[in-house]
Amino acid sequence: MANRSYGQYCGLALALDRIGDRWTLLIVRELLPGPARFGELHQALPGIATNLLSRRLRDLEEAGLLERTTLPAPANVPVYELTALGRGLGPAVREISLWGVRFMEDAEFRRPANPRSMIMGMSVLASTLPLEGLDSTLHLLVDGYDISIVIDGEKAAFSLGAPTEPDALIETDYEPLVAVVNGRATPDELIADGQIVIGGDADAVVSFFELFRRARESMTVSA
Amino acid sequence: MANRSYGQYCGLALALDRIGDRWTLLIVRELLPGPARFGELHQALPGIATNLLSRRLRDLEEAGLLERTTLPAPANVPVYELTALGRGLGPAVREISLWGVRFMEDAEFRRPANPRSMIMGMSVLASTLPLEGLDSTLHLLVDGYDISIVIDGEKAAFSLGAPTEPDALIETDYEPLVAVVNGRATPDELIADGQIVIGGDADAVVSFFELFRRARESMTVSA
DNA sequence: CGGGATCCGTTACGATACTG
DNA sequence: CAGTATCGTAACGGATCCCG
Repeated sequence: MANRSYGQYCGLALALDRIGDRWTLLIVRELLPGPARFGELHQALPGIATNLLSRRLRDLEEAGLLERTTLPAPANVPVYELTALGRGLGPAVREISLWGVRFMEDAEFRRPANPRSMIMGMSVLASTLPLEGLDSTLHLLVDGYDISIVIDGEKAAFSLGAPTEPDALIETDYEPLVAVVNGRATPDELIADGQIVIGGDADAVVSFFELFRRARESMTVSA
Repeated sequence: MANRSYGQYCGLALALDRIGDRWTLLIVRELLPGPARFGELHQALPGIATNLLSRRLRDLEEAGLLERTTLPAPANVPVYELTALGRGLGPAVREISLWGVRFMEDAEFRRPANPRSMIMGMSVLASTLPLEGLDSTLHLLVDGYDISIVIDGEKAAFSLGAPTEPDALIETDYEPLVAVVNGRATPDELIADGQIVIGGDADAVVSFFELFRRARESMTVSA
């Protein structure tokens, strides 16, 4: 389809001529937080064939959405990095994701392919609402991956890696976390039976779960 | 692909499982302004095969994005209409289009498939900027299609059909209009050689072209 | 005539194997 | 590790035919 254009003089059609192929937008998603290597992309995209991945990367490079560069020494490894044009897809990816998160509830459970997609999912949810009254720095440890969450009363920032001075630590696995985020389980019951282990400031922990309770609330209204 | 799921627990992937197929999002675009018949869709989508269109419509119906209904008497014709879930794609379609309009400049010229896509393109462009100081109601007659544009100092509203009390009339064809919107030609020169014919309040006409000049300006900055 | 369904050649995708 | 090559399968595209 990369070569199979819709031939329509329309912003949407011209965009889809470039990003409408299967896998393409997921590749962009993986690259949005920063450059990645071929192997990382292959691992993050469940079951994409290597030939297809390399073809998509070449198409995206020709379309000017990404560049194949080499990390500075001593790394010296080839990576794929979005150009300004590619990064410009951020808002579009966000809106599509926001529309899509409502299906997570009904989806037969699957674990996120990687912590990045988990971060993106939570960010997208959190970005929909004001966060007055919530203020804390959290260390989320999901299935061994460190995630840092900084809520500053206005917005919540999610990133890979452990925060320096967390108010609280939340240690759990994908499944219970997703259940809570979706509202299929309450934090209290999962904490009680040990599926979620918390430490540090109890109020900070509460504010984390409160965030997603609000997000769900605002979604059911607008949907 | 409708059945070929990415299997990723991620908002973007779940969304693309539903709208990632070829043609699907263009069908949604056509239905966003209102219900349409099978034949209208077939005509609006350049060269989609009828079997593919009917399959997409069935998939979209099963996914709950649209409904097949019958217009009230005396029309009594079957139409396809977006559900609330389908209309929820509006912001996503808008963001993708906004990313895509930048390619209209370089695209080898093609005429819009239909006035609706032209309206969407102009709406998307106009929605990016504040419109202080611009205030007018315009009757745009493009290639025989009536388009109404109401600019109220805050936003510009585009719709099919002629306005009741236009301040001005702009009569032209797709090509010169697109050239002006893209900045490849100035309104003055096209008015001078008769490719654009104007009538009514000259200030209102100027405000229309000024709108797109501002839109282009804001795009080159943010891009 | 509008609204599809059927058939068939072509293209894209997916899995595995293989190479620099 | 980072891809390329090969090949079977599924989806797409165009035309034609069917049915109310």
